[in-house]
Amino acid sequence: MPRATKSGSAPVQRRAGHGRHDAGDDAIGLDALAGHAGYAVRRFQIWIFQDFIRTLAAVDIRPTQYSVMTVIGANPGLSQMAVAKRLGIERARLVHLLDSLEARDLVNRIPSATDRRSHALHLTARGRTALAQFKRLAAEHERHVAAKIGKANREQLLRILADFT
Amino acid sequence: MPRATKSGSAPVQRRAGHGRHDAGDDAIGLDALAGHAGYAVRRFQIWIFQDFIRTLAAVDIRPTQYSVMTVIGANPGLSQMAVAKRLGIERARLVHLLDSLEARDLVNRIPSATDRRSHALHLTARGRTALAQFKRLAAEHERHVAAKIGKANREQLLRILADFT
DNA sequence: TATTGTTATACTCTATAACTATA
DNA sequence: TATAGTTATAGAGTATAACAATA
Repeated sequence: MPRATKSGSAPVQRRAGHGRHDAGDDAIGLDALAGHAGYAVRRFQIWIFQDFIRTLAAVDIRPTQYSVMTVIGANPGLSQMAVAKRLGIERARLVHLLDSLEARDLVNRIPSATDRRSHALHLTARGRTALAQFKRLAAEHERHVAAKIGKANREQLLRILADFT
Repeated sequence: MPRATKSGSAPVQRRAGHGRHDAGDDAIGLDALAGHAGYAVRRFQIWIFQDFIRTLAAVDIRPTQYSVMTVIGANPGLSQMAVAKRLGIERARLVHLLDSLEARDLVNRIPSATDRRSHALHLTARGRTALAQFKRLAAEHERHVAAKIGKANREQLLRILADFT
């Protein structure tokens, strides 16, 4: 049978499947979408986050939680505002993120000595030990990225996007 | 030199501000985060989407809506499942996306002739005209991206991430 | 007056599960 | 029994606004 792929007009460019999507998807053209960096970047970002979440599933840490703990670990005593601004997180959202990290005894909110409105953020002893493990797992995830797009391409990507960090 | 990063010590590397973040942020080190492609990709993706939304604000079209209309326009008659799979959107979510596009008379759900469970998706006449305009605005957005990271870098990026489209 | 942390609301998006009508 | 579309729910993430305590 002719395999009318559902539409009247025949789809073109039947490439050999790479297994990226389900069989048959290769026949569906992206048109203008193929020329948009944002589309590729979005799909890539989703892949990266899914791999990160999978790789750190055993320790139940998501990308945002990891970024918050890493920045606090490297800059102990920061205020919530400072962390929120540095990472581009809404300060309202950071409240809940810190609530959950504090409930797990990974982070401490200590009253600031100089400004009674603000909290100085620190990792707990447990948080420091845990973060070391998270970093090892995150490095493993990063090797997955390199394996996926190639080592040189990954480094090229980091250079191109250095201004966004 | 020892340069203890990581903890206990004062943040270093006071670079001249680029205006990327608020003044002072440059003093806050990212530590391991700087080596993670996912972090840079995420920040970049957020920037891109914000610029896209801003550039197409006059026509009230968001990135996902644009991707759906573009794929339907290039492949008229596709089923909802086919569109969802191709773009990596949950089919449950696509229902609402199409509801809003149909309410704006941009897209039509036509009962499939061969399978009474499925709908054949088409742009309306109004949708085709509108999409042409959306594409012109999206091209303008794409020039913003090129201006932001450089023309050559944007093309390099598209090559590196071609497998994710 | 402005800022820090907080609470609250709304909307987008991801991830599921379950239901219906078909196949 | 499997699939297409739909409905519903839960959680992450984004974007706001407003409030209390403090500067």
